[in-house]
Amino acid sequence: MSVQIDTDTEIDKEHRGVAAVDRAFSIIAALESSSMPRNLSEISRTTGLYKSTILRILQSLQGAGYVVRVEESKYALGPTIMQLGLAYERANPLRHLFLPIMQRLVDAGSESPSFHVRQTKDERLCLFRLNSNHSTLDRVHTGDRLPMHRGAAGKVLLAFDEEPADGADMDEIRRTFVAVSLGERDKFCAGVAAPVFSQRNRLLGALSFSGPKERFTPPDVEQMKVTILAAVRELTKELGGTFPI
Amino acid sequence: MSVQIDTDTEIDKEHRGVAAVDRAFSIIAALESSSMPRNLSEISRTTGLYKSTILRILQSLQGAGYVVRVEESKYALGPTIMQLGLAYERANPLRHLFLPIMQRLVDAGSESPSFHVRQTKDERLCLFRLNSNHSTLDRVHTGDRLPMHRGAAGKVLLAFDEEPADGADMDEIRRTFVAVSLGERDKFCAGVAAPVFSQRNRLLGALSFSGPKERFTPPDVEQMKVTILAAVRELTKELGGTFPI
DNA sequence: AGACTTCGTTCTGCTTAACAGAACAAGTAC
DNA sequence: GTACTTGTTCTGTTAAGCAGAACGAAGTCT
Repeated sequence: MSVQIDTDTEIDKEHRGVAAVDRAFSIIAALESSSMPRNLSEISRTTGLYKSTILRILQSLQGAGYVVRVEESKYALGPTIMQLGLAYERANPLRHLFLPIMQRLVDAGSESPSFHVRQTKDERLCLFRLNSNHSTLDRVHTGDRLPMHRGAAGKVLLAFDEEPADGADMDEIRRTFVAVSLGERDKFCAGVAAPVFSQRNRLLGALSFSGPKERFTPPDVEQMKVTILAAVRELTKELGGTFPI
Repeated sequence: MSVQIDTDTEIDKEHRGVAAVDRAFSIIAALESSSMPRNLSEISRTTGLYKSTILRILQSLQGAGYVVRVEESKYALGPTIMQLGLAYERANPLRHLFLPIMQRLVDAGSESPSFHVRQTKDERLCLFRLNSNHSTLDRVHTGDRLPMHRGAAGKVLLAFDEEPADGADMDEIRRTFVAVSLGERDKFCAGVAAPVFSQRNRLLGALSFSGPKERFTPPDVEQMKVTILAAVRELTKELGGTFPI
């Protein structure tokens, strides 16, 4: 039996953090989504917050350097963002593991490899992306946010999440450890994806090959499945995990 | 006469943001300063916050992807940090202006150029750094935090701040638009710095040459002053400002 | 010139968010 | 068995911080 739950209550129940901190992040997100500095009223419209509320939070954001005030009345991401980005890169060894293996796949003629992690309930984040050596590419970049419910990598993340999704297609992915999507995220593109695990079989993310659909014939896809499973086994082993098959 | 002011009150008076947001940033800073994931008790010791307070804020930080929980009980910077870092780079055109000009200086045989901005009251942040072609270098990297009150770049930032610092040495910097430091930040290093302005003569940051002290003889320093003033004039012009001299 | 709209800034009463701190269970070391 | 440290949960109290109004300045339109 399905119980009707108010969305706010549901979000509040499953994630009881600190509202003011959430508001601060929504302000940062508003600035992130615009490549131009934004003024107070634009931030208010984007976030739905009152200007006085925003101003007070901006005091903290500016004080910590997350946001800077430019042109007297506009706001933009500040130098602390860059600082944190560099700290993240320094602390995050994944790129040193993933990029050499992804480069080797490219050198061997693969489609464009990407690595994705779950970002929110409905979105995934492309952490790493290399372009293949083929003459045509699908348009995905490091840092892109992509839908969870469409695309091979999204399906993999859903299938192996801590709370795995239900469904016959999800069961099939869990059985074969591979997902295929033909024209889901974009009708001209296709992808093959498989999970990367870390210690204790915990899902780290999804490695995928993607590119223009015409290069994903059934024999191509079968070969990609073999190649990507070998790669995710190697990555999982390097990460201290044991790939389940 | 010096008036004794409680630091907390002073900070609170000059920066009345949102305490919970400030706490969240102190947690992020605790994670940033460690290259290894940290557990709850370490974060508590570093920030001085209670564990229950930290846990609640971590709910928000994890929910937004700023922090991830790893190894069951440790916390690290999360993928949103990377995402924001990339957004900052995309939105920030400065690097496309500064790096070519800095590279040209290096090619012409300059000491290592860096660009610094004020980060907090007492610290500056190195936004860009290129190494010179000389055989010895001083150890400064992009992303480093450095003291405001020592080093040529720090002096420049203080001299031309919106609320400029007092003092005869500050007056001299404001007159000549150049600061020199010999062995201040580090006894083996020296630097020459000058301000970069943007529109409306607003200080953007400080460009500096720095390196081992033995290459900063009086004739060297005089030549560097000429070179760096030419560079900051060019940068300021490109930024829509007019260099005052 | 006047009216109108939109902006940034400041202020304040009220409500509940969120904090401080305790309590508890589990794991580790001696 | 005892002591210590950890992560987790709970709750009474208080003041943090929010919603919303008010204000002055600037820009636009007629």
